[in-house]
Amino acid sequence: MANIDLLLQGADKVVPEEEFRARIAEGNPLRVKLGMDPTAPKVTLGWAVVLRKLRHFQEQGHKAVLIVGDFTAQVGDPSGLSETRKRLTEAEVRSYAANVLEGFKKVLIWDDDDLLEVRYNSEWLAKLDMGEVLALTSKMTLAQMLERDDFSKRHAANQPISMMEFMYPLLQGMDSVAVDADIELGGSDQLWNNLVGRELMGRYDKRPQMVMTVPLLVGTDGVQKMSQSLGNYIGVDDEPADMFGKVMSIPDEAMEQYFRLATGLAPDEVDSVVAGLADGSVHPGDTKRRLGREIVALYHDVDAAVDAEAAFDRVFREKDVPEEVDEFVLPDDDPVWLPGVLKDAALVKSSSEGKRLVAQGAVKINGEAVPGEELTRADLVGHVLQVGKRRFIRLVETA
RNA sequence: GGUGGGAUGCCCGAGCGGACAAAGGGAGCAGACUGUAAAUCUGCCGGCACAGCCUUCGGAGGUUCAAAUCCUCCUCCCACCA
Repeated sequence: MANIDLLLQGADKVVPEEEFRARIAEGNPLRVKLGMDPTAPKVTLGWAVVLRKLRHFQEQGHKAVLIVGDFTAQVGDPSGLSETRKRLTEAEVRSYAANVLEGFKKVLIWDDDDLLEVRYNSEWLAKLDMGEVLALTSKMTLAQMLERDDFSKRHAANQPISMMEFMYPLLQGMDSVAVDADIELGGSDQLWNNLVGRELMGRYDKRPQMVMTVPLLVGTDGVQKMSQSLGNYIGVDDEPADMFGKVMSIPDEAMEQYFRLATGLAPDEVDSVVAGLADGSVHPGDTKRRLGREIVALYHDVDAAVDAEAAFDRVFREKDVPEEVDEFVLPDDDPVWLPGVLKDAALVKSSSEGKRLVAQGAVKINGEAVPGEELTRADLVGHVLQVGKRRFIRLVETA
């Protein structure tokens, strides 16, 4: 089948690739596992990379098996240095899971039971008794655990590694055992974890799963991987204007990666964009705008993309006020003390910050920097109060 | 079980009796500039109607005119030895 090329397109690693080619050539539908711990409520464009890959499999008749890690999320994965992630409550996990699945719907084929199966890992993990847990731990050795790069680095650096962190890959592997995965997808940072699943399946007398990883998308800072805890993410359910703006905020150097991983453009199209940038025949600003439109169109539609770009120009190029601005009712005072208003309107965190921003000329009424902390009501009512470039509020007399 | 080291602001990390709301870096925010919410440069970066006051340096007490800094106990972490 020629479709193998599409499945492999954009993949980082496929282990083992020969087996993969053979299994696809057989033509039987595969069970394609993707695990997700609902520890945060959003689906980011980083997630979308692997989701879009999963969709490719669906489009060729393979079944997406989504594992919602409701059990593992509640235990709380402390991986990532000293961060002792707070334990999530059952209610939080459930609500995050619902949000995340909602985001998944934007990318995956959702209404066909032959192409989608959603499972919660508490179904099997919560039932394990101590004997079974011990049996599980007997299947892996410390040396195998220390093969994982971040474990060995932390161990070498005398940084703590909790026993529970060792359990995590095992539990994820049990998911594969439980659902009889043929192949597991994940970000490239999951390669080792997913290979534990392959290893474990063999030890439980199952046909070991294959593993495919996709590259990680950098966040809007252009340096670290996109993640909600770092705040450098673009969510698939972000509003069009916000989504467009966030794309415009990525460093120029990150554009190629975004074109490749976050848009639907074919690889050769991306190549020509990249070549154009390199020889100066296309403008980087225009290119980033195109990137923004492509991404907004993917998760909203083309009209929304055009509108988002127009709104961006209005605010940032023409330094005008957006068309739609929330209203805020002024307090009764006259004159009005602006730092207090800024705080009450949640444009700033504290009145101290408000004072500083006024002093820095960052607070504007109708585009004019305010001269001091106090203004008369007459100067304010009906006007737009602005902080920085992107925080606006319209002041009104009454609600 | 023993010995030694450590816990500092969103994160990393200096400080080890007064000059500490606490160096430096990162993140964040703002201003200038720009094709941009890129880059770069500059400033800000605990709170309070603020030239003053209040609350912060793991927790609780104590010494002192004065404590992030010294003492006591507690909690947690790390290393080495067993």
